[in-house]
Amino acid sequence: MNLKELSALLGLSQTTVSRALNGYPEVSEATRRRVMQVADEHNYRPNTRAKALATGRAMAIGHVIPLSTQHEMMNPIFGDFIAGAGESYSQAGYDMVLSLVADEDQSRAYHEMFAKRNVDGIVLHAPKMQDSRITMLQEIGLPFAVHGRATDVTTPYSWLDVNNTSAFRRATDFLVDLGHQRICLVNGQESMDFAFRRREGYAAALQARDIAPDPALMFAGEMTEVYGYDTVRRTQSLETPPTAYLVSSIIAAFGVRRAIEELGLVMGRDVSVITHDDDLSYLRNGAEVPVFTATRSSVRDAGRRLAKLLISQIEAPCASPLTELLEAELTVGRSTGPAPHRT
Amino acid sequence: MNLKELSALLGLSQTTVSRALNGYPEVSEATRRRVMQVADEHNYRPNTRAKALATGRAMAIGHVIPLSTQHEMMNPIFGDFIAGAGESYSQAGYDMVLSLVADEDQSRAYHEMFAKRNVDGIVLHAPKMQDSRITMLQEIGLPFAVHGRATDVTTPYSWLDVNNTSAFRRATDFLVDLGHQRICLVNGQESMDFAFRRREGYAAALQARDIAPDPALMFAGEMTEVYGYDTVRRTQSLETPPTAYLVSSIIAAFGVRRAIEELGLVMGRDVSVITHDDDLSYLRNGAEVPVFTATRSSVRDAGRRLAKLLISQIEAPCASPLTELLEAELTVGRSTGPAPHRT
DNA sequence: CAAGTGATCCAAAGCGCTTTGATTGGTTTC
DNA sequence: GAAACCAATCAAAGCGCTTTGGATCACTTG
Repeated sequence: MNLKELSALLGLSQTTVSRALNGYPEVSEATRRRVMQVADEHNYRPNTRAKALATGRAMAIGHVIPLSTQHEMMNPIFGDFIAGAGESYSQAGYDMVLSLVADEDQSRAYHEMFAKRNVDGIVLHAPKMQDSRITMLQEIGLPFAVHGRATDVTTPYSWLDVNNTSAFRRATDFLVDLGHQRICLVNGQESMDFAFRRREGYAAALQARDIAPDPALMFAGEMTEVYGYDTVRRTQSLETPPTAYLVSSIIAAFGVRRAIEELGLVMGRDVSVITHDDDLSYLRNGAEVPVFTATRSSVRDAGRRLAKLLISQIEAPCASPLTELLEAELTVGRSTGPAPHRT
Repeated sequence: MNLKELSALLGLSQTTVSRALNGYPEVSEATRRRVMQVADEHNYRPNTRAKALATGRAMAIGHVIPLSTQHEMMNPIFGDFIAGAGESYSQAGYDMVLSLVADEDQSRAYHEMFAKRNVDGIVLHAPKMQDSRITMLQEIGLPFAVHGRATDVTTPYSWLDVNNTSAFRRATDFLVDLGHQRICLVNGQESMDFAFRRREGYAAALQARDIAPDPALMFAGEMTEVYGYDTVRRTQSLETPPTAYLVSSIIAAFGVRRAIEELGLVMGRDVSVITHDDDLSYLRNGAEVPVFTATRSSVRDAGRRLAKLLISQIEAPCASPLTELLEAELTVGRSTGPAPHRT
């Protein structure tokens, strides 16, 4: 069923039917109702491709996902983000098109998305501190919004980010207040902007308390379970092992817990742990009482919000870039307690 | 840059340029080369929407993902599948469009995808034993392929599946050969077809050895870490606890391991564990030597293959449905050993 | 009563591409 | 040398929609 057939069926012109369906005022209420009803009965939907061609709007938003590095796509965090964004998209009538490309093809992928004109905008994932993709997209002139920020990029652009610095600063403060002096940072890869900011927060808190940061207690790596596990095993065999861990992801935190338990220590008594918690629907931080004390910020919610932000930017293209900074909340669970007295 | 401008630039008609770019034979090699070069220089890409409208092919494949139940999207397994499919898509020049919808809107989502004609085919995820979506898609007439099968659907359709029955039968056999008599099945939700088949395989193996299946040792649920953990805690407090666990997902297996270690038992000596391993890039089963003995089958590879299968079906629509049954391999890790002697 | 005014509706152009059905000029064939 | 053929190119129609710029008709209005 297409417009032509539908309008023939109704004995009206395509113009009128199109207008009736799109809510233009030049159509009498009576015919509009009639059109609506018949369209509904025949399950008519305008052909997206034709509509897109005529209007110049694709009603779709692209996500380019690099395949090789970081297992980006498989990362449950990413999955939750996409789920959130998807909610906003379907609400607003947009489709989501995913393009999985090899790392080295990323730049080409953006150019192609623009040239092919099958999306109205793009979401940029996992920005690095200086991220060439941002200036590239600005040059191309395709609307985009970044999940996170790039510290070294000075030109304005739209983004949504968690206040990583303040979150990790507060978490560190919290641990120091409990008497911890040797706090181990189990961070994500610090070429990633978010990880850099987290270290900044951690370092700032220590410095404010006159605690010299110990390079032997600062780790950066891909946030897997094994990474968390290994880091604890390694650091607990130091001469003066840390009494607390500040972890960048709940996935690594699970590994941290496993190592702690395996060493016969009790989390929250012998060793304290704070983790950042993206509030993943698949990896909950306990049921009622959270297992981990955590800086929590739902990445799914971030997806929802960033999608809306991008859409509103697409629909009002003249506006200046939109930004949104979310604060993580510090929720206290059972993984933290006063620093044990060394005897 | 569009076709019109490009052909004006070249001093050729749109027809010739189009043909040159699409590899038709009616164009001299000399002009083809010239066209190709100039197109490349100006980074020309045909407008997808216009091309789709003209050819009737959207060059895109849809995935409808129910939002609420099962945390489908966030499930790392799903992520890996999508990543694999994405590889095949970009190779073949297809886009992937994801539509996240509330459960109850799923049927409408399929109808809409068809009516809007913005995809050439659909991948169906997580089929249940009798799955109304399959007959629905057949009625609609949109090409589709199923990741898995639906036991109760008798009409032919395209699918790709792992031989779940034989995998779990072999795993059970393996455990029985090691002397295990009380084997606990930690299965996925058995409304899901794959879980049903796995139980069939488990039951068949027991029956062949004259071991009566004990309902107290058969569990079905959503495959989370906590689910694995709880199941072990519960079953180990039985009068005669199981000596082996057969687990449906590596995520649950991590919980199984945690509970076993917490109980002071040693995996592979006191208790044996076999898990199904989807070979997730984000949750590896150990580095060199696998942690778990496992029935392994890469879900990412399944994604790759199913995508190709669907594409070839789209491009040769007259052909009868295509199917592919993958065998899981049984890889021996450190989580299995002879059943301990009860004293 | 001629002209102006809305309220409805419509014909046709246009979005950027593919594809059908010519139209060239040059070469072969008898 | 006319007929036939071939290779290379082109003009124009069409894909299904939106949108511009009328048309039509009933009703006011001075």
